[in-house]
Amino acid sequence: MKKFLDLISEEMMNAFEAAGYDRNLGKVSLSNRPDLCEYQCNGAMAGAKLYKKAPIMIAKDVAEKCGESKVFLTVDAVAPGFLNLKVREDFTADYLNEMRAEPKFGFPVPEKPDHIIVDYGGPNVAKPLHVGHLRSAVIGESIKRIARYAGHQVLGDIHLGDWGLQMGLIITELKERQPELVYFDENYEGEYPEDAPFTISELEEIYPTASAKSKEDAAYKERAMDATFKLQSGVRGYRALWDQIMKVSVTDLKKNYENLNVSFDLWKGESDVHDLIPGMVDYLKKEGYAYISDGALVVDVKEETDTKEIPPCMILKSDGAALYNTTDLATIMDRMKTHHPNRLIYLTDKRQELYFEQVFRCAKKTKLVDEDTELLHIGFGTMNGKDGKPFKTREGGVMRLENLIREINDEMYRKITDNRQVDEEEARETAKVVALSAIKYGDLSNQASKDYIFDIDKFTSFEGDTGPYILYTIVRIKSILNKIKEQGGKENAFQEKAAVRSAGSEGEKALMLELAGFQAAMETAYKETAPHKLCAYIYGLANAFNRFYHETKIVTEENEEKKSGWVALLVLTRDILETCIDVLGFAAPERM
RNA sequence: GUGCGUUUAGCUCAGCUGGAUAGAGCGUUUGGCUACGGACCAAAAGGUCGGGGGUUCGAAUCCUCUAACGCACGCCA
Repeated sequence: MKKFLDLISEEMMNAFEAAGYDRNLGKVSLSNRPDLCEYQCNGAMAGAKLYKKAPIMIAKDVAEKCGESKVFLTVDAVAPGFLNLKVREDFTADYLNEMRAEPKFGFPVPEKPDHIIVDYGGPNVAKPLHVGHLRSAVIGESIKRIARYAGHQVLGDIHLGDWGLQMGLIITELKERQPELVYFDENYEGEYPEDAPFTISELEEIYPTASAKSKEDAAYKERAMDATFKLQSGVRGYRALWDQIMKVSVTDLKKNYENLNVSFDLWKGESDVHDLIPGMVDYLKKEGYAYISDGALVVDVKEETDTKEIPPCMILKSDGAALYNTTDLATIMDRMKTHHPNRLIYLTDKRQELYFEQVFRCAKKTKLVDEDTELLHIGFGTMNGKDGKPFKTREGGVMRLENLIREINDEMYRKITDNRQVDEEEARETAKVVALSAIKYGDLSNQASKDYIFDIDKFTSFEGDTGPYILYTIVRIKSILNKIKEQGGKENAFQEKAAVRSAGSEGEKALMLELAGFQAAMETAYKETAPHKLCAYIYGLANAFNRFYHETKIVTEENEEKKSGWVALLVLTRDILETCIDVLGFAAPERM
């Protein structure tokens, strides 16, 4: 299905052509003077120079050609040369009915779907998730879902940090505490136990302890590095113990991400490409891309157009060890081989921008990816507290994600149960759902690249531009529809035959035009990887609905035809809102 | 030092890639409750778009200079 705005533009372009002007001038945009018109076309002013003619004259010529339009109700040429447009109400109603009949409301299926991998999340094994992991998960999940909705093939990869010194530290500390474990017995040849010798909470405590010890005790650090080496060289007991650490940690991570309504298709990590690194390094050397500089193996990634010095991309440290670049490049190589994506999207803190620029250039230059593979880094800003400084606990420490979520759940529970009687269990469940909308909408409604202030009071508010307000609107629609359903009898019958009718009020018309803009909003969100634009769209839609709701008594309407038309409109509004919040990564309850 | 980013109403943010009177929310003020859910709606006040210069019929948007803040600049990730 074509976009609503495109249909209108086409009509206007035809008018330009009919009046003897370039049809490309006929592009229509949303009005920025809603008091005057719904849509506008500024082509007459752009054409003034071209035709050496006063813009108002051109506008008048064009307006004349719109006389008997199936699209426009009015076309006014006004000084200095604007074309102010109002759309016929039956045209809009027909469009909405078509949307209702089509899958995905008529959102077109791409001719050649992109094959995308989104790399987000990026937690470290055996370390708890903290607030710093929130944005990557929330934005990444949404970008993945938007792309999927737009008809593309998308895989989400968590890209675990599961291979470095941290693992050696944990193993060392475990050995310190439980030297008798069979994992440390070099002569042991039997099966290793099925159950892990630690719980997730122990694991989370072990890492910081070990990390602190290694900073003070050189011998301890030595042992940790040795353990890392043994693990990476495949010592059996160490590998088995690593498997246990992974198992316990990943189980816990899955649970935590599930609470965020975030899921990954691939649980790959740094360890997965360990064996690929030597081959890749050989390749880079053999092809002459990599050379030794200051003892380290690097690939130059400078380009002539650079306005600043871009340092080379480092492949191996001077001690021969791999580093982040190495695993990232190997991962790219691996992904190309296994999944053949034409688009790779990375979500990390924006401070890594230069780093990714280097890696991407290196991957292209060394032909680890095809020329037409798009490598995209989306760098997001910091989540700050109300004081404008990075978000911390009251004590000034790093806040665990779990605690943050619990805090917001509790706050939401308090609001829901305030001054009313509700079933405890249901209220808890509802609080969770609404709290998630608060967190996610609060994040996603801001531009990803900017820092933003995480203001619990603001986000959990049911008023204004918030997640709960959107949910409230949806729940309200559901409530009305249920009520009509309960009325039963013949009224249910006409629901099925219901069709959106021409608008009977300004508010209804505004709602209908908002609905007609769905496709454009979703498309923009995909093309610009900009979830915040989808947020802006549903906020506008929710506002339009609430205005309409307020001026229209639906349930008690006697005219059945009118009522059925409204039911159709309500169903469409609900479905579009729910579709949008679903791609944003949250959901609405039945009641709240 | 070099490069990148940010600067819009008291606060938090939009601004459809050059158009009309720069928009929302919160907060403030005012009006609307026998709830199709008032967790809402309607309205008012509030801005020389960091500053200077330029391009243009027309600039928050493009160019240039400048200020403040933030970030990044080979063996961390």
